[in-house]
Amino acid sequence: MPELPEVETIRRQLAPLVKGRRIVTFDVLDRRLTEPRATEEVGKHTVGKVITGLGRRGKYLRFELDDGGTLVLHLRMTGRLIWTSPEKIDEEHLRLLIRLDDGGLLAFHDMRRFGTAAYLGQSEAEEYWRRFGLEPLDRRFNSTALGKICQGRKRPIKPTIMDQALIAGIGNIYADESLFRAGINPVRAAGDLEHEEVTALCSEIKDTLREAIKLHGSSIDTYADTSGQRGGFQETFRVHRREGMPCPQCDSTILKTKVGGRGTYFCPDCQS
DNA sequence: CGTTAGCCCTGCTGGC
DNA sequence: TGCCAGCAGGGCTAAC
Repeated sequence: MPELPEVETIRRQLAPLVKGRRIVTFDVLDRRLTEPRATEEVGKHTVGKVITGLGRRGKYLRFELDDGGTLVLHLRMTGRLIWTSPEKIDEEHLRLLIRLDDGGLLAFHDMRRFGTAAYLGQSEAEEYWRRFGLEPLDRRFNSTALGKICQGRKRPIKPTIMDQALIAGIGNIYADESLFRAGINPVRAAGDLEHEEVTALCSEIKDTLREAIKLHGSSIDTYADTSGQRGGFQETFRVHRREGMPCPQCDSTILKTKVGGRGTYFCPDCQS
């Protein structure tokens, strides 16, 4: 499932291919993609525009357009963005096809149909992005900032670091892996963490995300990069999706539980 | 205000 | 072997 490292992988691959190109067609094959807006409305604002840059905020991909607007895509659970060609288009679960002025084709596939596409006008953008928290790889996300986020919070640390309004981009995989590396039990109240634990967690979040980006993200189910290749980080999972297997540090059995409504994997001995 | 439960959706898994 | 309930989960909304 695309989280920050997967979306960043896609952004890096796609940026040189789309930058400076004009959008020629914007064909939505599944009207649900643009809800609650009409597909025609999103198409009207994107067709004819030049893509001046490709950015990322949290798990959102932003196509910056030459009118100051932004095309925003979110892959949610099973979305895939594939760089393709007319003779190679895969029709399965195809939701959106963007054609560029140099013949480039970008296909949005999404089995579970949770993915979204939206257009933001220049004036709407600022307010739209205001609801998101710190970028975990930004220098401003440090132990002091994480300490402030945790302070006084009774809710478990795992849903706290997954709350996009506090920190943008961490999902279930990287929350589990970062908490294991920091030796913190995911159900601990955020406000109860010791200063050293906050420091450790901050640095493990950054390391985990950076390593995952290097390996082009994690492919568990359907995730693939823009050329359809799987990521490699799932091979290095220490706890996530490893229920019943031995902890790489202490050999104890990895357990699975539910925290904040999400499947959560942890080592009962290494994470206290 | 902070927190949680339910909804959306479809392919796969596990139990009988 | 075949069937089907249940599970997976990001982000939004409603409810407490």
